[in-house]
Amino acid sequence: MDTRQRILDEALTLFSEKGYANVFVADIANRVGIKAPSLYKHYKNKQAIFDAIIAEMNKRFLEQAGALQINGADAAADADIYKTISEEQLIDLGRNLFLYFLHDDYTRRFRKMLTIEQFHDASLAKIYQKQYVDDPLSYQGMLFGMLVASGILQTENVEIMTIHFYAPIYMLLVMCDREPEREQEAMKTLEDHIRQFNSLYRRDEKTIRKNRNKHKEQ
Amino acid sequence: MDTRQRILDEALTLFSEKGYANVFVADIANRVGIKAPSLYKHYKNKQAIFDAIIAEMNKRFLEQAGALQINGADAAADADIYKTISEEQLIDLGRNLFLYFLHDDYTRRFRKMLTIEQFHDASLAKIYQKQYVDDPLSYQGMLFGMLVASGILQTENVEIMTIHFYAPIYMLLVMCDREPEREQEAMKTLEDHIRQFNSLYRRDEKTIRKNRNKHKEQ
DNA sequence: GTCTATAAGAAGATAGAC
DNA sequence: GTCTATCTTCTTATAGAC
Repeated sequence: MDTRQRILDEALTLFSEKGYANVFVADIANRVGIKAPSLYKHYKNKQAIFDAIIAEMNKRFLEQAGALQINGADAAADADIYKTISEEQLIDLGRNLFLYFLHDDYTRRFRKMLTIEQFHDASLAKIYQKQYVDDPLSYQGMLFGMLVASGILQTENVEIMTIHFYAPIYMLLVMCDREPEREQEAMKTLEDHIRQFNSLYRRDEKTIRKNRNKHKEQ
Repeated sequence: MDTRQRILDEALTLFSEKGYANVFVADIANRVGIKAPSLYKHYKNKQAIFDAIIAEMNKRFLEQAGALQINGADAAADADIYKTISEEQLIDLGRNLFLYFLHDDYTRRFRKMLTIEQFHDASLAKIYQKQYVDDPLSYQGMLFGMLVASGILQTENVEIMTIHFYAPIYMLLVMCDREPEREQEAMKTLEDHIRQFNSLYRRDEKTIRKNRNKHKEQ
């Protein structure tokens, strides 16, 4: 990785742990293995480093959104995939979403940085909200819309159903950001949550409830 | 209010908006109406102001927890109150919880400050998690336990049911912290969420579903 | 308890050699 | 592109008069 990129990487790590104001240019330079003045050959000042991180993340998010939309556009194919989704597949869906957000290094550091800096300016709050709340709800909502349309799930309000699926995942995620030692507990709760979600929203409730115990054999 | 207390109050306001490191002792003094050096007659240094805020909040939380426990101890009386809880009363319950957390000035500023400072040290993360996640879940869980016991609500897992009730409220709360202009949208979503929660967990689902539309006449 | 003056030190940023 | 030396500014905190 070139120096310019390494500066962003080390800065993001530090910003996500201590916040912008508590990170000194010398700290960043130190981790990169250069002296502070050298860093100014790569970026005009400290703020420019922060801005570059935001810019790079916006770029990554756009790529990601693009990828999601390609899936979403081919609704017929997606509907086929999810037409027979089982409880275990639903759990996998939630677990993958959770673990990706929690363990993807860039996503995790970026979310923590935004958590700390979100009140510093409204544009940062908007980025946080879009990336970790609005967009996941929108994507999951599209998915659940298909599941309702194909008769797997049943609800009068897909939007609320999606919140019932995602809000617990979000709450467990930010819990693990602040208390990483509770990740195992979170995984257990996550699984229980999705089983109960499935039981509440499956079309044929009686059958599902009867099946639930025999599904779980771990 | 005496100067010592006013310093804490203005400091909390500033810390909750800009974070500890971006607030200067002179800013706090300025808002109190004194000069920075005078402030050192009241507190040893800047950190002591922060610590005093945490200490005062811990005191308030203990009082609050005490009050809750008094209610919780008299389970018979509480059970009577909630034995006939209607959908509208459940909505009130959620709305009150939400609005108290969102609008109570001290609670709101303190939560925002902890949001910003939570990664700075593990004890702050623990306070946040206890106050805004674990304790509400524990209190609501106790309540829902009674509702299940008295046959109003139905579930195999009260803990998950409680998360299904509270996690959306939490998610909407932190959304309003960062985007206050979305409060009305949040209130609408909150109400829809609780109606659907009620419909999912009420014992006699068929009756509830039929009643749901006529309840709503606004 | 409040002030003015000021010390002490930290941190961002630049100059200029290599 | 990296370094050392240095400037400048900002911020905490103290000294000592009133």
